[in-house]
Amino acid sequence: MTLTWDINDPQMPQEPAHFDHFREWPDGYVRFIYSSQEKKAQRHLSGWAMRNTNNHNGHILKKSCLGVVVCARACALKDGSHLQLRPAICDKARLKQQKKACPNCHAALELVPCRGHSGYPVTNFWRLDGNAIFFQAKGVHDHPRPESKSETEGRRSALKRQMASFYQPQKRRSEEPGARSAQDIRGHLSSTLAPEPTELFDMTADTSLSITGQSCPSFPNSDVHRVTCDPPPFQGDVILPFQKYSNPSIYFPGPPWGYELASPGVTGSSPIPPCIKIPPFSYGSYERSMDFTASYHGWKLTHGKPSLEEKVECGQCQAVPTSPYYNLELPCRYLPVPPAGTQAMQTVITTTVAYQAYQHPALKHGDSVQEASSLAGCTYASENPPMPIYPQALDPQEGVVQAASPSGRAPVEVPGDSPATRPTLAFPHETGASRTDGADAWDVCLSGVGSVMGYLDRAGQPFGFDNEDF
DNA sequence: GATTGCGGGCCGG
DNA sequence: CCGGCCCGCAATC
Repeated sequence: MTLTWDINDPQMPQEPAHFDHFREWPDGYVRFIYSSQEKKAQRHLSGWAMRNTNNHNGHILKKSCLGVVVCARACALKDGSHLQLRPAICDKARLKQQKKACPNCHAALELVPCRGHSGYPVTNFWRLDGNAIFFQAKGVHDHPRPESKSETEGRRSALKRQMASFYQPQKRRSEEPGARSAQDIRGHLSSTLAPEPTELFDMTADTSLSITGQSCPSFPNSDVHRVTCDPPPFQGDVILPFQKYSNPSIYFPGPPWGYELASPGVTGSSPIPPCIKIPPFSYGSYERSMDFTASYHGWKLTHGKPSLEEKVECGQCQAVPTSPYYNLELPCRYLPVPPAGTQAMQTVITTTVAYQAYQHPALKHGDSVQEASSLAGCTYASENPPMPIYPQALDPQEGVVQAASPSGRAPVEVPGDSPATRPTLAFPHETGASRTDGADAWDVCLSGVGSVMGYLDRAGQPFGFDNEDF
C-alpha cells in the first residue's frame, strides 16, 4: 500500500485500514497514521525536541526541531559518548539552559540547530481527522538525537530527589552558627546572585553527573546496545534518513537523503551501503567564531557496528540510528587537513558543506515524496549549489537516478518540492542502479575514507540503536 | 518553572 | 501566498 495523502490535503483518507505504531524518533520524509486513541500521538510527542510553530492553520499542528545541546568542547563522557542534551522547548528556558556549562567538563554548551530541511529545521505536522492522527515529517535531522523527553524528565526528577537529600543535611548544618560549608555558600549564591562562577555548580547539579555523586545519567546515545526498531510503515512510503549497515558508517546529514521503501520488507532485505553524515560547515572553514556557525564545529563522525542480532531484530524496522553521528573532539579544528586519499570523501564533503553554507533558498528537497518518486543510487551535484547525496528508493524496477539537469528529472513528477527539481548529477556515473549497485556506488563514494574513519574510529562513539516503542 | 498549544504579527522569497 | 519565526497568552503539570 502506498501513501496517497499529504498533510495539507483538503480531505484526508477516511477510516484508514490500519494505524502505525507510534514512532518516537521519526526522521526523514515520513508519514504515519496513528490511532486517535494513541496517547503519545494525542500529545504530539517526539523524541526530538520539537517546538510549536505557528503555521496559521488551526487544523494542522506544526512543530519544528530545535536541534540538540552539546558540549562546545565535545568532551567524552565516561562511556565515551558525548553529551547530547535536550534543548528546552521554551525560548526563555532554552536561553537559560545555554548559559549553563557542560556538566561533564564545564565547558560551554552549544545549541546545535537543526537544519535538516532545506537548511531549516525539520518540521513535523500533526493533524487529527476522524479516528486518525496523521503525522508527516519533512527533513532529515542533521544532528544527534537529544535526550528523549522521558530521559530528561527522569533526570530532572532524579536531580530533585538528589538535591533534596543534599540540601537537607546542609540546611541543618547551616543553621548552626558559622557552620556554612563552601557548598552551602555556592548553593546560596547560585540561588540568589547567580553570578557566572556559580553556574557551574548550578549546571552540574542540574544534570546530576558524577560530581553530584550520582551515576551517569542516561544520555540518549550512551546505551549503545539499544535497538531502534520502528515497525515498518504500512504505507511503505517512507524515505529513511539512512539505513542500518553491515559496515561501520558515517553519513551525510545535511540535505535529506535516504532510502525510500518500496515496501516495508525492503528495509531489512539488503545491506545498505554506508553513508556519510557530517555536519554542515564542518570541513568548510576552520575559523572558530562564537556566532552560530560555531555550533557546526566540533562535530565528529562516529560510527559503530550493530550486532548481528540487532540487525536481525531490525530487519523490519525503520532503523533510525540514534546517533550515527558525530560529536567529537573538534574534528574540524583538529583535522585541519583531510588525510591523503580522501578525495572521494572530500568531494562529498565539500559539496555538502558548500550546499549547507550556501543554503540556496530556492533549493528544496523532496517533501511529499510520493510512491512515484522512486529514486535509485546516489546523486550529487557537480555545480553550485552542490547537490546532496540521495541514496533513495531503490526499487530495481523503478529505480532511476536523478538526471543531471532539470530537464532530466525523475520520470514521475513529485508533488511539492522534490530533489528531482534540483540539478543533479548521477553518481558515481550510472543510471538505473539497483540496490546492489547503489551499495557499490557507495563503496566508491566512500573509498579512501579509511584514514578519516580511522580517526573517527578512535574518536567516534559507537553506532547506537535505540529502542523504539512498539 | 517548564511545557504545550494557540494565534497575532512581521519578514523575506 | 507561503514558510519561518518571534512574541504573548493561557492552560496544565
